[in-house]
Amino acid sequence: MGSKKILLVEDDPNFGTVLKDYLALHDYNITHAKDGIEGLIEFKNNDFDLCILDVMMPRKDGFSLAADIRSTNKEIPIIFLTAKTMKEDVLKGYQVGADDYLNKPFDSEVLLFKIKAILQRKESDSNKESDEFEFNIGKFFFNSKLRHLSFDGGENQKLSPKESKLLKMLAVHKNDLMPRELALTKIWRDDNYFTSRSMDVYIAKLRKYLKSDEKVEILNIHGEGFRLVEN
Amino acid sequence: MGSKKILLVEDDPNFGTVLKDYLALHDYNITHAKDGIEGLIEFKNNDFDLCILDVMMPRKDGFSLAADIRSTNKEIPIIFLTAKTMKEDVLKGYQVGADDYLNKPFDSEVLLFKIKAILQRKESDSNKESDEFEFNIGKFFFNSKLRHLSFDGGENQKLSPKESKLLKMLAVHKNDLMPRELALTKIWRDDNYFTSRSMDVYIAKLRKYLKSDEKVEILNIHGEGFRLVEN
DNA sequence: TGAGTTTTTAAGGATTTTTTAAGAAAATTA
DNA sequence: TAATTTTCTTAAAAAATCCTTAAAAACTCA
Repeated sequence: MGSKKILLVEDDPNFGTVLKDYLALHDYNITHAKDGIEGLIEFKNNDFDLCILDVMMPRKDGFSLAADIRSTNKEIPIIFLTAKTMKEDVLKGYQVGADDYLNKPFDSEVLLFKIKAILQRKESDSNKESDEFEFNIGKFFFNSKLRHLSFDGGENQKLSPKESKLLKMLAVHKNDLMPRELALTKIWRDDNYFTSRSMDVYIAKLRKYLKSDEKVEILNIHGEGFRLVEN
Repeated sequence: MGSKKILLVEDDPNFGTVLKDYLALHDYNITHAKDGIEGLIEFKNNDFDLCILDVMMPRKDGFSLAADIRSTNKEIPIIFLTAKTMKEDVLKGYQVGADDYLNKPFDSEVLLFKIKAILQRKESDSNKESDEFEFNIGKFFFNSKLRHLSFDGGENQKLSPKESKLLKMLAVHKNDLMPRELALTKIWRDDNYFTSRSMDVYIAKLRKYLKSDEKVEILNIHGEGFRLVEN
C-alpha cells in the first residue's frame, strides 16, 4: 500500500509546518507548498492521493488552484481550509468540486478523520492500478520494470521511461481501449495540445518497435484513444 | 434522469417539514421519516440516492441508523445534521461512514450545494462503465466502446463516434421504436432541420454497413423515428 | 395531387492523427 | 566540469477522419 501522498498548500508558515508535522506523524507523506503557484507545480510533478488547500493565499488562491487541479484530474479529493465562515466561499468551494470543507480553527483530529473517510471512499472505487511488469505481446516479451522488449532470435530493445510506461498502459488494456486522456493524465501529468502531440510521437516509436510482428498493432480510435491488438 | 430520491430522517416536525419542502422545491424527491426506526423501514422499502440523518432522535439515533444503513448499503452517501458541535459526534459520524456533516443552524443553500456535490461525485463514479457496450445484431457483433462492427468471416468495420452512438441507441431499442427526437436530443444535442438531415445521413450509412445480413433492417416509422429489426 | 418527410450522394471544412525533424533538457560518462 | 548520449518536447506539414450542409429524387399520407 505505502503511505498516502498528500499535497498541503498553506501560506501561513507556522500553521502549515505544524499541520504538516501532525499529519506526517500519522503516517501521511506530506508535500507542503507555500502558495498556489508552488502548489500547482508540485501537483504536476507528483502523484498525490489528496489535496488540502488553504483558500486565502497570495499569488494564487485556493479556488483558482483547485480549478487548475480539476482541469487535469477530475478524481482527486480536495479539502478546503478557510479562516472565514463566508457562505459564498463555501458555495464556491463546492462548485469547484470540493470534497470537504473546514473552518479554521478546526480540530486536528476531525481533519484526520475526514482524510481517512475520504481516502477510504476513493480506495474502494479505483483499484485499477496494476503492478504487473511482465507482458506477452504477440511474439514479444516486454518487461516494463527493466524497460526492455525482446523476442526469440532478436535484439533486446531498450525502452525509455516514457516509452515503457506507455507500452505498459497499452498492455494492461490489451485488446481494449486505452483512453488518450488516461495516458496523458497518468504519464504526462497534463492533458493539453502539446502533451497530446508528444504522446503521438511515442505511439509512432512503439509502432516501429512492434513492426516486426504483423499480428500486433496499435490502432487508433479517433477522438478516444488507442488499442493494442493481438490477432 | 428523474429527480433524485432522498431519505430525510428528522424528529423535529417543524424543522423537518420546512427542510423537506425546501428540498422538494429544488426538485428532489423527499421521503420524510420521523425517527430512526421509521427511517430504517423507509430505507429498506425504497431505493434512495442519498440519506440526510439527524443525530439526536428518540427511539434510534442517527449513528445507529447509519450503521444499519451501512450494513446493507456501503455506497449510499450519508449527511449528518447535528445541533451540538461536539467533537466526539463528528468523529463518530465519520467512523460510521458519513459523507458530510452539518451543524445546526446551517445555511440551507450550503446544504443544497453539498447534496449536489455529493450526488455528482457518485454520478461520475457509477457512470464509468455502467451501461452496456456489446450487442448482437443479426449476424453482427457490435462493440460501441471500441466502435467496431464485425461478423464471422468479415472485415472489421470501424465506426465514427456518431455512427456508433446512433447504432447503440438503435440496438438498445432493438425491435422497438427509437424516437427520432431521442437520438437528436441525446446524440446531436439539438433537434432542428439540419440535425435531422444529418441523422438521416447516418441512418443511410448504418444501413450500408448492415446490408450484408438481409435479416437485419432499419425501418423508418414516418414522423416517429426508426426501428432496428432482426427477423 | 401536393406538401411534408425521408433517402442518398457528394462536396467542403474542421478536427484529429501521423510522421519527420530539430533542438532543448536531462542523464550519463569521461 | 565538460563532453557525449539519451530522452523528451515542439514544430510543422501531410494524411486521415469526421461532420455538416446541400441538393435532388423517392416516398408517405391526407
